[in-house]
Amino acid sequence: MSTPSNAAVVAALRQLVVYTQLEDGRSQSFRTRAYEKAIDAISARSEPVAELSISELTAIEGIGDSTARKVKELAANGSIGKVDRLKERFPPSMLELMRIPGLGPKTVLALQSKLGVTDVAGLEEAIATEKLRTLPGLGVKSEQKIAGAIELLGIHSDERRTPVFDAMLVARRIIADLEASGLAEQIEFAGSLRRLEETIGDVDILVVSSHAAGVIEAFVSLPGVTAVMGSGSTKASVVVDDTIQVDLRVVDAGAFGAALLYFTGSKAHNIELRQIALARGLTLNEYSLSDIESKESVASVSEKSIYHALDLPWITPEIREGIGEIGAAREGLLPNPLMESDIKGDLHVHTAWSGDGRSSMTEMLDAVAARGLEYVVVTDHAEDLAINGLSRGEVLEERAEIEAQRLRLPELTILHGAELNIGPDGDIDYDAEFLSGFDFGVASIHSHLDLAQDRQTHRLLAAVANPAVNVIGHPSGRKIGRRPGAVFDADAVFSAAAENGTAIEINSHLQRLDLAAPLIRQAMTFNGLMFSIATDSHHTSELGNIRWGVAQARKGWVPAARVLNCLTLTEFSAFVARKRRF
DNA sequence: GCCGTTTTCGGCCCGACTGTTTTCAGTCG
Repeated sequence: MSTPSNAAVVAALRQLVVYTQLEDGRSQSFRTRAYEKAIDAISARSEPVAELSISELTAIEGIGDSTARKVKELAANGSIGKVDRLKERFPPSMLELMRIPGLGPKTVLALQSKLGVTDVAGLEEAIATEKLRTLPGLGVKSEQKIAGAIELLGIHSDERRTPVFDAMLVARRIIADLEASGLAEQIEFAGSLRRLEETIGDVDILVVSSHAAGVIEAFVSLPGVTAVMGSGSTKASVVVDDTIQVDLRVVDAGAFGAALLYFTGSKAHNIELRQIALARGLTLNEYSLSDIESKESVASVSEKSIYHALDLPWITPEIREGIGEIGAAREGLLPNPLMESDIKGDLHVHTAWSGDGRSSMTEMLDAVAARGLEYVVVTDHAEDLAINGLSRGEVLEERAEIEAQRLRLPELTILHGAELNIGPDGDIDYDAEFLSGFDFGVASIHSHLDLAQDRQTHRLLAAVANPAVNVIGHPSGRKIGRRPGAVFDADAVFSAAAENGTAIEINSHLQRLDLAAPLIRQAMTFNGLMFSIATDSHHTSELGNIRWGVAQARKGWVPAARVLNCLTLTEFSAFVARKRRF
């Protein structure tokens, strides 16, 4: 039997959580919380955890002996015994019932025991025959609400999480519309979006305003709102475009930091902070950090003030996963958060010379200069990409234009590079002599993403060793929620990259965010391995995507010292020169 | 089920909204 992937382990543990909620008859038992913590811990790792030994597993924070054995059980038998046993008591269709918003373990158990209902069809029948309202605590309104929720089934389930790119579009649209209302003093997105998770359940938006009622009213009637799930005096939930839930919370300016912290999560991170607060006689909620005895507020205005009051440095949202970042912060092991202002150059930029480039060279370089960057590499596609790539003749013409641009923009150092295509066997465009004419090379895979792992690894290793290649661009080729990336032996590729002086790209586009964060953390363990945080812009409007690449690097705990384009021009040039020996 | 700068046993975060309750249970985040 092949080793279950981490995704498979996580899926099995998620099932275990829901079955255990049914067994316990409540959604928050200490057991289910422990399972959820283990899920978070496994999700953040890149190596297949099913291959680890029991002792290696229990060394991971959040995984104890019991969960470790369940993981090994899954690897050996293909299933977890406890889940198999619970399936006898609770048919799998009850899991589907648990996914319906508004139905929790208590209600689902009552459905089974009082009405014999264990699936969605039975529930619909019970609603149609007005039997649901006979259950204690449920009435006509509950019946209607659940009937409506069944229609929305799928929207809130794990299977229907939204890729971060799409969720960000919705968030920015809602924020712009709310800004136009003029009632908000400040608006921020929070939740998993602010933590830059790859997929988003609900979009969370935080508004500072002294006119909460007006903001809520404006929010629930925004264009695109197709359902209102709930609406109170300070919070409301709606469904936008029939596809994604957006939660809004309105707070006073004085509580902004506490609210942002609370609303950003993760839940596990917040629980840990609250435990630390309690140990100091303090209590933390979404309004403030305050003294338990005197009730006096200690900190609330900014996140930073709250962390400081708990003797912690400000922890960047992207790593608030409750998987050890607080302990690391306490021991001073967290890197200083990488900031956009640390970026000195963009090493992967296209112009109209590429078939898919949509801004002219002049427009692109002006935009780069306007962003205050010191250097840039123009990396148009190369000849192997038939439609978008440049022929040798065009490369030479482009080089001449770059010469002219250098005279026009003396403050900006412009390198002539190329985005080379890594073929299925690891070969790249042109020949060694022609390649030596470039100042810089990014090599990326654009096709054959489904090769077997050993071929994929061989392919990348060949590119890593090529003297014309300074960076491996979007290393997996994935598009979040649209296509999985190539699977390769990451240890082998990172080790070779560190040895050869080939940097690994962190692609800033929200559809890519490639490398994935767990792989970045894995790559961080290879001394000397450098990252390139690049936008891969095809239009000037995409240069701003660098903020997402920087955030992705933070998610991987990358310090500025490990980022090639955070180096000074002199250091950067030296790093490049060491590799380009033909 | 997990974990240890009070603990190998005994703790384990906090509040809003809803619907059904006349004071609260269930759900959600």
